[in-house]
Amino acid sequence: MTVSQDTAKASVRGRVHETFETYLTKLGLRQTKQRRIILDAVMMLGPHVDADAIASEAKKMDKSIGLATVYRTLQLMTESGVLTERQFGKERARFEINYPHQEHHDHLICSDCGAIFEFMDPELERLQVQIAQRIGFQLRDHRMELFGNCMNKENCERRNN
Amino acid sequence: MTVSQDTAKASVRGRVHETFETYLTKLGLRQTKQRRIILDAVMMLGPHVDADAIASEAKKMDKSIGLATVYRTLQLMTESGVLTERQFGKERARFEINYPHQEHHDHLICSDCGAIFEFMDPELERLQVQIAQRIGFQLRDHRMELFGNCMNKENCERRNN
DNA sequence: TTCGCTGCAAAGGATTTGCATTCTA
DNA sequence: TAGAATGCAAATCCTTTGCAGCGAA
Repeated sequence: MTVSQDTAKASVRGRVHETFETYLTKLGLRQTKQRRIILDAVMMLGPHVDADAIASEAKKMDKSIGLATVYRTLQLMTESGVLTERQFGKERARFEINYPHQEHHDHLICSDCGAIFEFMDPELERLQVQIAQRIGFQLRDHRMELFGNCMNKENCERRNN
Repeated sequence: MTVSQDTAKASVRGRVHETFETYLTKLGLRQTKQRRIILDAVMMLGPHVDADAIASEAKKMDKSIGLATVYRTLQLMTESGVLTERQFGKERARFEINYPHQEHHDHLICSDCGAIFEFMDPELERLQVQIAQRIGFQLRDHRMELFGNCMNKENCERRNN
């Protein structure tokens, strides 16, 4: 990765922090070391991580951070819009950052290795609006999950053991 | 409802029982009063009911039926294919009968009143296969949920209090 | 008569909450 | 300095499991 790519990434992350901090200020809430660390942890880990993994990552920066704080903070960040909480079946909740200008997307989940792929399909977006209209529904949000087997055998085997 | 409609319904229900009993026999498992009652309870209640509601309904026929038996039985029925288990967000699991010849369907959920509507869209079915192929995924199953507000204000208000 | 099935109570896992203490604004 | 935020432990909620007795085949 080049220096300019690093810089770009850092500035995007900065913008996520800003968004969250603006939200906190607007509500008279406080910025804390824990909140900054937890947000960094989520960005570090990438999409579809659960509270436990985030807590472990956060503890690397500050061992004293508790799981309850992580849960409370993730909820707050979800309310602020910087995070999206996802529920895949009965699994524990997973979280992902809403980076600025990022489009809505859905997921494919491999039944073998648990790998999660993201996809975005404009026709699908259009179709769901159409379906909602047909039924007399004012659409707010949607979720689509495809389950199957990814073709990446190597990847599947690596993850399975 | 006419007599012939009643009769038709009763015979469809009988077929669901048969399917389940065949499954039990094949695995060397036993037919019990509790299992018959629980299956009747689910059919009585209609789609999208949770274990608690099913247990209450079952207790009307036999007060001694325990929640653990209901959970164990619902799991068995799901494995047999006569039931489908659904997970809407973080809610408790819901169950619905797979009546013979019934097609796959998806759901719209009203954010105001919690009402759940079913829909089936052939174009959607086609589209998801196409998306899976594009990504190199062998599709096994899918789930789509639309969230929004139903236009049935009266219904919403009735349910909300 | 054999096991599978049951009800009960206890255990489980993920998430939330109460509370005394700490820290931000 | 007020009151929001934290860490810890205890509490919740839904679901599963262990076990001794019961019942279907």
